[in-house]
Amino acid sequence: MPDKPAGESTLSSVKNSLRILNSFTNEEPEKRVIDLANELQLGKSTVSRLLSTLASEGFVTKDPETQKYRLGLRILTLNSIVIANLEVNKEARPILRNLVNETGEAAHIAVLENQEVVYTEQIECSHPVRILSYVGRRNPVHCTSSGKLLYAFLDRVAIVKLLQQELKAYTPNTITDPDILKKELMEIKQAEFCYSDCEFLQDVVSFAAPIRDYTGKVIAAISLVGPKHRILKHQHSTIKNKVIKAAKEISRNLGYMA
Amino acid sequence: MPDKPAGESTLSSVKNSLRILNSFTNEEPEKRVIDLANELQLGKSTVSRLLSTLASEGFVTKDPETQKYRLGLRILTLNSIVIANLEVNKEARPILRNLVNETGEAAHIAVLENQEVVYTEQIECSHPVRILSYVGRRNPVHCTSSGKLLYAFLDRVAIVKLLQQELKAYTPNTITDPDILKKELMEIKQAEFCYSDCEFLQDVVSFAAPIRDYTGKVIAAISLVGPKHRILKHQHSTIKNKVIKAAKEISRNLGYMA
DNA sequence: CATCGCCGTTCCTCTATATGCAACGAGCTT
DNA sequence: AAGCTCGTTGCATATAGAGGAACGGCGATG
Repeated sequence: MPDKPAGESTLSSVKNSLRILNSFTNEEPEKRVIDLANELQLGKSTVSRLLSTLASEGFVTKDPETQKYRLGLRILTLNSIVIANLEVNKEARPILRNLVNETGEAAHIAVLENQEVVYTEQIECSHPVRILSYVGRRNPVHCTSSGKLLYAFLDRVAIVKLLQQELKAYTPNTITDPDILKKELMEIKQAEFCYSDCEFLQDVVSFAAPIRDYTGKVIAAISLVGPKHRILKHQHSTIKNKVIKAAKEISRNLGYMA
Repeated sequence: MPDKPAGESTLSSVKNSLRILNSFTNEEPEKRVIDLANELQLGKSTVSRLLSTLASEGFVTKDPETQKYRLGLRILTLNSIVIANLEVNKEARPILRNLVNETGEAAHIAVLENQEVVYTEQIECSHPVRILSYVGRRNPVHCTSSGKLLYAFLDRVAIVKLLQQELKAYTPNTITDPDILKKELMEIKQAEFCYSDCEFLQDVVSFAAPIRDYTGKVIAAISLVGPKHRILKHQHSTIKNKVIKAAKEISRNLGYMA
């Protein structure tokens, strides 16, 4: 199968097993061998063997009745290790909680991975009306406050790479013009703050500020999210200040002296 | 490397990559290439390549400074899928919460995987003194209330297999005699209830009852855990009843008609 | 400041191994 | 009951992964 010139040298069977794991989603948490074979363009037997290897280590489980495979409990165990060792989160949690109490809206910690934003911590708000999210969720970068903010602090190369990609429109407000986005990224870096006005989800606004480690490097973002109709214009500056304050506090706890 | 007769046919490179993932623990969340090579008896170069493949899919991350590898954020994403699709947990959470409120002690949902108990849900108690646990934790079966309970409902073959293993003593109270354990398992099945008296952790007692799906099959256990000095003898029967009641309620929500 | 030693990565060769095909078998459907 | 779909297993072949060696980067040490 000498198809892909392979961006990096990579072990194909391992890669394929990971692709299988990655292919499960909330929408399709269960799959059959043949589904995976089609989806990933692999032979039935190959997928079958990959799955049984994955199953032998608990990464997937086979439903004994439906024969379908789903992600296994091993993931829970690995997750607890990841969570326990995310330094930022430990420091952030109480401050995040406080921010949520003060503002009444949900807050997150987010980091970049590849070209996506991953939320590593979430404190929900108490309103019955909530924006659905969860730890581990991945969102695009060009239309979320945390995404834009984190990208703003990356080097020129990374930004150019982002701008070359297609900027998919999720709402009428999504910024799809590379030049406009570039300009905004520069402003964000300057302001150390980002506001997103329904650019990803309809009627949802968000605010983000950078979290720095002791070297001053931006390692994560704190973001606050809520429905637009609940967060009125005149509250914006208060919220902005609170978010920035929280971000600074977390940074300070991580050893950043500014 | 034709060492292991290989219980089941298995893809070695995939298996090794999973062994790498599994080797990370809370105690050792970061490892170097050479550590892994020694630990898993593989060549440096092999481990290096496995790791970079794992990294390319986000399953591990390399700390750019220390060169050490740790589990990656992809795990968080997979975890959210696992969690969202654990039927039992959805039904159990509110009931668990209620149980914790009534008793003041922590409660868990547990299932079996291989020869271990895995906790899939946890509600902590509000006491400052807590038994440390977390979702994803794996405990031995022969000395925990949920482990013994779940094993009690397995078939003869599985029980025999368990009894053949060495029953490691974690405390003076741990049951290490296969015959005694066998007898107790039968009693547990009869009583649909299990009590564990400091058999795994010193000064920690726990209570467990079975959760059944609509077919009547025992698919999980509910367990309540607390420090022995706080849970007095005269409270035992009340707690037992509450735990059993909670388990029945969850089972009912899963469609089990007793 | 230079040398040494450690560790991660890359290169190369060889063989073990993962793949695809085909056949088998189990479970549903009609 | 027969026919279908789908998952697993066996087998032969080509390939891709393992291991050894060498390189290169980094930090320690004298």
